[in-house]
Amino acid sequence: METDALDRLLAVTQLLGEDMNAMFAREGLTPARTHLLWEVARQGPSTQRVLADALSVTPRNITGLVDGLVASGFVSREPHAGDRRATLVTLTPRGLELTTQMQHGYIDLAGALFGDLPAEALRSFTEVLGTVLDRLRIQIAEAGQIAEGQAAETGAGHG
Amino acid sequence: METDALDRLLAVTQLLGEDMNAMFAREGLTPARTHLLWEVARQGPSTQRVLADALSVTPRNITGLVDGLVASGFVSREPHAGDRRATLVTLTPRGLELTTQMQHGYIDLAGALFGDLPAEALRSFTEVLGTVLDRLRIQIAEAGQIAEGQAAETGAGHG
DNA sequence: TATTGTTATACTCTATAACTATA
DNA sequence: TATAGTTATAGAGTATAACAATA
Repeated sequence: METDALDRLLAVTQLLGEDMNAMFAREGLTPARTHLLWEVARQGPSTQRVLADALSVTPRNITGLVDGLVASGFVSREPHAGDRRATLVTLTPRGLELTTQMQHGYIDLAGALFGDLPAEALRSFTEVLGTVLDRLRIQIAEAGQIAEGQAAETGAGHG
Repeated sequence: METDALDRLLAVTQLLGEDMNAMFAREGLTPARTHLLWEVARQGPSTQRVLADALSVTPRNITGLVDGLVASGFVSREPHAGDRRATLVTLTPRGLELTTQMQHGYIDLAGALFGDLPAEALRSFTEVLGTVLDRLRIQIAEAGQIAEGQAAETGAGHG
């Protein structure tokens, strides 16, 4: 019975992760570039260093993603007033238009998914999901420690 | 309020999709190879053609993934009795051991996440999640159609 | 000396196209 | 002629390491 809920959660995961990206994947937009674009839309003009930290990715990676977004006209590299090493990745009008569309789509989706659910169902859903999220974090942290322990134990034992 | 639930769902998505993979990412296992290994564990010895369909990926891709799993000793290519063109991707003892561990981990995780939740909370969670999943499928299908329509309309309009 | 962003290089995952061996 | 799997090639996304310009 427990695995039924987890199976469904995994299925939602699949759909959100893959098909939502496919939804916007046109005109040179890829998942990673969309992610970066979304971050710039949320935070405003940002240095590549800041974006690297935000996306948990190396600065070298940001160079490539920004190159792609510049080529397709969604962002531009602007000089950083006060630090001539840095560049500010900035939305172009076209980038602003697209991210605005995406925000509307996001809100519409949330409304369509949850808008007409019974208030009580929505509340318990949100509540339980929060609990699940917390537990999941603990589980993953523990599993990571176990995995590290096993790797240390068996590291030289079965080549 | 609706977006709060969606935000949490997205966060769970992140954790399940990325960190669960990281949990097993050692000894040459990558997400895609783990996915293939999991499929072989579920379905038994399978031809690469069948695996390509199961993973929604090209046969060429399966070649590379199986190469990796053979190199790290989790599967072997066995001849197909009755079709000398085909090979049967088969778990080695080591592959069987790992996938068994993974299954236990999966069940343990489900138990740890949902096992001691109040029965009513678990029931409503499962129920609402099922509804959400169905709606999400409809939403994505519609959004895809809208996106196609927009692409057709604006295709030659704003280069 | 430290930091920002780049070039150089490599690996994984994915795709299409052309090809070989079998069916 | 069709199918199973391969080689050849290409592109996205990721990483480390070495380097230039600037702080």
